Amino acid sequence: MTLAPADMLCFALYSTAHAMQSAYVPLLEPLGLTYPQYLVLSALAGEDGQTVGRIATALRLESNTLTPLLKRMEAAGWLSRRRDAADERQVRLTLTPQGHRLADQAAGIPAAFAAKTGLSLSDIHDLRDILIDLRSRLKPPVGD
Amino acid sequence: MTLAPADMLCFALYSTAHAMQSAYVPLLEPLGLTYPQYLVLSALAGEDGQTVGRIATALRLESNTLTPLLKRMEAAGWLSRRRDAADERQVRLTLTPQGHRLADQAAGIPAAFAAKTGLSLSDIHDLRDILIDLRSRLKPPVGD
DNA sequence: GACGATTAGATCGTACACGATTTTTCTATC
DNA sequence: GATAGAAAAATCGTGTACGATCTAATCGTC
Repeated sequence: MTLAPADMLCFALYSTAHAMQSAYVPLLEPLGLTYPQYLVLSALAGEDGQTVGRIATALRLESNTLTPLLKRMEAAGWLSRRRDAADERQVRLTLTPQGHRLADQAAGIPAAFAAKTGLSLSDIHDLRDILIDLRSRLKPPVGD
Repeated sequence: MTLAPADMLCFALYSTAHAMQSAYVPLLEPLGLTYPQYLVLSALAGEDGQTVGRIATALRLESNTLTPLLKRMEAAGWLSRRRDAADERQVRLTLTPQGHRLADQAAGIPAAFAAKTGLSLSDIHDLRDILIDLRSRLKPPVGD
């Protein structure tokens, strides 16, 4: 007998991830950011000047996803993409002043999202850690 | 201070959903299915002859996502798309014999996936229910 | 039974996501 | 210091996702 999507863990994960992105739209739209762009911005706010590859490892994305996304963020004036002088294969990403300001504005978003869930901080952390555990079972991190 | 993606619940959800889809590839590729196509197939295996709108509600997708996906599945010979005689606005989806055979082959996939996670059945159900709870907090189901 | 409002899908445009391949640069070893 | 192999991004093609809009069919009300 075929299991219905409604009963599948995978579908719960898939549909909840969509619901999460959808819940982020009203938080990100005023800033002009998409959800993956918000992740890149947050990663660079924590450590500026990272390479594309380092961001790719952190966000578990490929260069073929990031390159066009980063070009859009560069076109929006939030970051610069420059080849590393010491190793010209690498591209370093640096936030512009506007990018830093945007990151400051975005800093309150996780709290706003947490409020939307109606969950306690400890429930949020527990769920996060359960998901990270499942993720590591499915796809162990590469470099990093 | 900006929270790093690695510490965010939303990123745990986002990246674990990607890891899940990636873990499904070796299970689905031999059948020629993508992950959302697998969901449609499973939904129709449980109840054949559903409308596009009913599948959309069940999978929480929009018609603009489903229409091209369903056309690809029709082109692959797995289902037929026919206007309902009683209400020509609706399109009914019916599995072909090949579609039924494919669904039979796909019926073992959830168990194979569960094995990949290394989690117990009860852990899987618990996590599924936690995710469904979060999903309903973020985006209550519409029709259904 | 006409006609405005609603509903169901489809179409269009934009933005991910990723497999496969390509280009450029660097490194290792001779 | 030439060169094979490795590494980092970029490019290309396909398949989701979804907001906005469009079209065709049905429903509600008079």
